[in-house]
Amino acid sequence: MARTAGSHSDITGPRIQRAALSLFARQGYAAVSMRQIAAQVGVQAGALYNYTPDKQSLLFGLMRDHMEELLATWRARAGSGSPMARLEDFTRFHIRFHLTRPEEVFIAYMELRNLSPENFAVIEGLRGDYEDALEEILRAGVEAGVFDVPDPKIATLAVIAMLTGVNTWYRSGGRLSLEEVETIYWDMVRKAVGVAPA
Amino acid sequence: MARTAGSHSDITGPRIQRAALSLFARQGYAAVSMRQIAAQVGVQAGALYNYTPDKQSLLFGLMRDHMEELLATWRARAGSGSPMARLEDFTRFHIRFHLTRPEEVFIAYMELRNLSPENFAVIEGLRGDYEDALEEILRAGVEAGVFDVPDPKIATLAVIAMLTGVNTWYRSGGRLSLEEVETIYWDMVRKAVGVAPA
DNA sequence: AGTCTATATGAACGTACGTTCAGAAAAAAC
DNA sequence: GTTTTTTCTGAACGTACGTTCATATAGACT
Repeated sequence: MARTAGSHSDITGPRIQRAALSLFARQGYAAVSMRQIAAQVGVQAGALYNYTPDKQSLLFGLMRDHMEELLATWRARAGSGSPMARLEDFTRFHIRFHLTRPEEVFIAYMELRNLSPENFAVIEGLRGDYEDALEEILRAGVEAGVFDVPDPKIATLAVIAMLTGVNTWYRSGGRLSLEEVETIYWDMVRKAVGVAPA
Repeated sequence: MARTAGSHSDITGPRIQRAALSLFARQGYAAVSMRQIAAQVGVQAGALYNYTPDKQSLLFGLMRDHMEELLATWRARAGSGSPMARLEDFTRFHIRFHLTRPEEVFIAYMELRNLSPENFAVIEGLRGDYEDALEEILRAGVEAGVFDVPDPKIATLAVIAMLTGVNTWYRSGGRLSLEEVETIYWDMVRKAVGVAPA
């Protein structure tokens, strides 16, 4: 029986997901056709509709799965140490998670405007949940007197923007290891939100 | 005489440029048709080709003009004070310039992959020139002992990513003025690249 | 008024799109 | 080995795309 149910819990064939992922990342959602995705899987275009109701659900599924895995992985890892230790852990986690999934990250940032309004709201909600995790750490650090940020919400967005920026230049096999990149960025984050030097 | 020459110095009608700018920013290059742009100008699609050789040149012209204005404006403003003063000036300039041109900035970041290889190289070159301006400031500060960054190139990219991130959340008329935003980010930049507190 | 030049129209060209569906093929169940 | 279920093909539908061009319009110059 062909699958035609609502989009939220659809299971799309993994090979189709992977094909869509790499094509959307390389060419952009609007520039990729269902026939291209089908060709990459080795099938005719019509066959895709046994696994996904439409092209939009394919995009939404990729983004939702990525954001949910990001959140679940962080929540499973987040500890209850000092704000400083939790911030370091968040920083290293964020860089490592994002650098190991460059295609998913690229799509999650670039294709937001190609989501339907309802799907957009879902992804934005998940993104907000993730931002809240960092904001809570910063607020705890301010309360404890170890961080000095005038506006934790803005500092959250600034830190995340800085960290996610790694994806625009890092190439594995380059002159810096993942560990070194983590440490360089952690130095900057620590100083940026820490109590002022002078 | 219709304009059909090479793309570099074409002058595209300003009304067409503005229409393309707002449509590309809102829907993305691939999702906007020449007929939509023409409709926004109040003309039939064929008339656009009196002003631009093709759709690609329209995109490239927008991005090139934006990057060249960014560079020219900075170069006209950049002073020769202390590294700290120059960094503060760069920070405030970058935020102000980008926040007052949200559509151009959005396109310049999101539509890179829709440029032809030759056009992409041009835009990347201009972006590199701009990054070099900040990197030079950081290197001067390291040499003077007022900045502490292990890798000026990476610090450059990190700072620019952080600053450009403002565009994702700032809305004029919100609770923070442009001046306040500048100051908050300058605090973080100054601390992030400054000599360590402890 | 008449000529020339710049700009616009509107139809057309060939191609590609997302999606549907009857029927063929293949796999699973018995 | 036959039936039943699942999956795929291949053609088709209607629509839209970027671009071209013969023709019409309108303004500028003499």
